Formats: sequence, structure tokens, C-alpha cells
Amino acid sequence: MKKIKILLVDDHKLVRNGIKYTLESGRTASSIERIDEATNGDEAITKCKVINYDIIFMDINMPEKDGIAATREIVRNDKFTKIIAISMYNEDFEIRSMLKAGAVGYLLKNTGTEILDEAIKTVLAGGKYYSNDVAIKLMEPYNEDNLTKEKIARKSITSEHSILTKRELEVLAMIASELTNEEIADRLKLSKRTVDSHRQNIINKIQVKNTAGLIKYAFKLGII
Amino acid sequence: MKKIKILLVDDHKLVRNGIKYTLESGRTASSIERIDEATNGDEAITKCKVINYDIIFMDINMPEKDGIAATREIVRNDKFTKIIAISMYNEDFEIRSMLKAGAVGYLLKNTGTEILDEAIKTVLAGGKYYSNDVAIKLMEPYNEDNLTKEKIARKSITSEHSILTKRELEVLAMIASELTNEEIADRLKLSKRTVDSHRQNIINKIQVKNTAGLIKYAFKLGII
DNA sequence: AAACTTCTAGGTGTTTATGCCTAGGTTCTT
DNA sequence: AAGAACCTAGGCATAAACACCTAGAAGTTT
Repeated sequence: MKKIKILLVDDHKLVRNGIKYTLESGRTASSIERIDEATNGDEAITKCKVINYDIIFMDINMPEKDGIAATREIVRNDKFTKIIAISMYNEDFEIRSMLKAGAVGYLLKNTGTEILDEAIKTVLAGGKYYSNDVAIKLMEPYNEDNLTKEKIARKSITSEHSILTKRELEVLAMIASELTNEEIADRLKLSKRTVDSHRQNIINKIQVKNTAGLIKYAFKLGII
Repeated sequence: MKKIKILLVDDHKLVRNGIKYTLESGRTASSIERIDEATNGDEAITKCKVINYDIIFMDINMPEKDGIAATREIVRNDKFTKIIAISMYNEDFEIRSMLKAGAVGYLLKNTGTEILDEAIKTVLAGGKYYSNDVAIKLMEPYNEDNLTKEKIARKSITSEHSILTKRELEVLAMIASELTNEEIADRLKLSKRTVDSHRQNIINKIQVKNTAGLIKYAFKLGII
């Protein structure tokens, strides 16, 4: 039986150690050939060029290159690597983004030995594995509180590509820095109205109501 | 030589395992009698009533009861327990709040074996231990960008007791839920103007500029 | 009793954000 | 060449937030 190679990607050493410890005390321990580590998406991509990992545990919120972009790139290069996302949060768009990027599993950070073993077994067999809570989230289509017909129409367009563009991310980061649209416009050498538009588009894309929602989203993206 | 008893408090199992793993592979390993775990502040307090821990590694952002409140209570009951805060973030008020609550150390979650050992040694000897980055943050008094004389005067009053009142926390939580002042007023059966006042007072107390700052603070308080 | 804090709420005005719309230019893909 | 996505930016209107102020009622502390 072939032994598996694992890569842990997370910017927090304690979390990497946590996964390592959890793996080493599990049933799968004896079938592990090696466990490597990377602290961000870029590093993960580089390591993947050298070694073909069987399983990658990938954090989503990281500096340099986030888990979503890294996953997309790694999967493009090697179809056989199974990537399992690991996140603090249990949020629709994070989950969907990671799965869309090519992840085959999604675990929350409060995971124990049994779950990890189970997840590994499942994805190696070609299946997909989600935490209980995550699975529930995926069941819900999405909340359609008080949407007018027009809004639903627009939503179906925008929610297709719910990931923000570079410019939008840039603006969002500056909003998170407590800058006003006008101040952002100054720094980016744009019209205030353009920043207005970006802000509005972000709000529509990620389906939040106001600045509060924007900042919470920014947190979940890890850009704060 | 007396062996030490350690309690790990964090809502994420992977993080607890991470600390455990890091401890067990360090120099201090042989002098550890036991390592217990708790998933939130309340549980930590309960466990402290049964066993007198020498060192507690305490996460700050947790459900049920956060690390700050838990630290305050534990230190009140047992002056000899050394509490080391562990956080994802490196933020002024979190750090100051924890130290004020009685913590004697502050580490970031990207900590390795050597640092952990060093921190344990230091606090057991009666000292205080901070991560490098944290120490730097503590050096900076606080940024006095563009404060008028009046603002400085007001600041010296408010920053004394920079912890929010119950009502203010309640309002802040609702702001974080993307409610407007008017909606909050409705739910709390108050005038919109009262909520206006609360919001303004919070902004002044915690020295932020707008909603973005409020939400970031709410995150750091762990009420999101 | 005096001082202080918190919660309440209003006056008044300015600044910012939000909503919905159109639209031209660019760049990349099909 | 056509289409799609993105970036740009403006019109127009309303809603919301922000700033600075006063002030009374209720409760707590000194």
C-alpha cells in the first residue's frame, strides 16, 4: 500500500502543528509518508512543483496568496492532488469559492482526529467531504428574504461570479481602513463616483446591506 | 522540582492540539504534569475551581465567555495562576484589555516551540512575556494624528474607561448585524436619536472614524 | 449631599453612503 | 467580429451616518 504525502498550508504555526498532531494520533498515521508545511499560497504552489502531494490541507485566509487562488492554481497543474479547505468560519461564499476553485473537502478548525481520518479516507477514494455544519450550509440554496423580482434577476447574474475583482478588493481594503469614498478616490486617482460604483457593486455582489456587511466580508476574506 | 499543570482555552480543537503538540516537543515537556483543555471562558473558570493551574493559555475571541472576562475572573480567584493570552491579531486594545484583566503574557498564534518554552519560563519566574511584534505595539503610546485640543481633552477622559457599557455593546452588536440606527431603535423600543447618541459615543470611546471601525472593533471583542 | 455614570433623547447641520440608472472605453476570450 | 467582464464615471434622489451640543432621570459611589 502506497504511503501518502501531505502538505499543510496555514500562516499560523500553531494551527499547522494542530493538524500535524491530530494526524499523527489518528488511524491514518501509519500510512503517512511525509507531512510538509507552507505558510502561504505562494509557498504551497512552489512546493507542489517539487513534490506531488496526495492531500493538501489549505487554509483560506492567508497573506501573500489566499487559499482560493492557490487551490485554483494547484489543481490546474495536478488533477490528482486532493485539496481540503480548512477554515475558521462557516460561510457560504468561502465554501462555494473553495469548491469552485477545486477543493474536494471543507473542514472547520474545530476538527478532531476521527473527522480528519474520515475526510482523508473519503477524498482519497475520490469522494467529497464536508463538516456537518458545512453540509447543512450547502443545502440551503440561499436566503431569499425580501427580494423583488428585479433583484432576483440581478442576483442570478451577479452571484454566478461572486468573487470580487482586483479593483473591488482594493477598494474594499481601503473601506476597511476607515477611508471614505472620497479619500479612496484621492489615493487611487479616481473620481469619487467611480468608487461609489465599486462600493455599490461589491454590496450587490456579496449580498450585504451596508458598510457593516462589507467589513465582515473583508474579515472573512482575510484582508483585514 | 514541581511539575506544572497547564490549561488550554480555545474554541478550536486544532489550535488546542497545536499548542499541545508544540509544548510536548519542547524543552519544558518533561516538567509538565498535565495538560487540560477548555473550549470557552465559562468552562475554563469551572475547571480552575477544581484544579489550580500554573499556566493557562487563553484565547481571546470565544463564544460563551471571552478570554478577557474569563481572565479577570480567574485571576481574581487565584493570584498564582499565570495567564498567557493567545490571539490571531496584534491589536492595541486586545492586548491592553488582556493585560489589564490580569494576563502576564501575550503571544500570537504563529508561535513555535522555542517561544512557548521561553514564555513559560519567564512567567513562572514572575516576569511578563510578549511576542516581539506585541512588544513593539505596546511601545507606541497611541497615534495622535490630527487631534484638536478639545479632542485630546475628551480623549483623556474617555480612554480611561474605554470598555463599553452594556447598552453600548448591545447597540454595537446590532450595528454589526447590519441594522440601521432606526431599525435598532425599533427593536430596543428607543428613539432613533438615542441610538444615534450611543453610536456616536462608541465611536468616540474607541477612537474610530466610522462604521468600518466599529465593525472591526466588534470583531476584536469577539461579539461577531 | 455631591459627584459621577449611564441611559435617555432632542436640536441642528453637514457629510457620507446607498439605490438605481446609463454609458463609453478597455481588455480578454470565444 | 462578437461577446463578456471590468473599469471608469456621471445624473439623480433619498437614506443614513457623523459631529457637536444640551439636558433630564435614574442609579451608584464617595
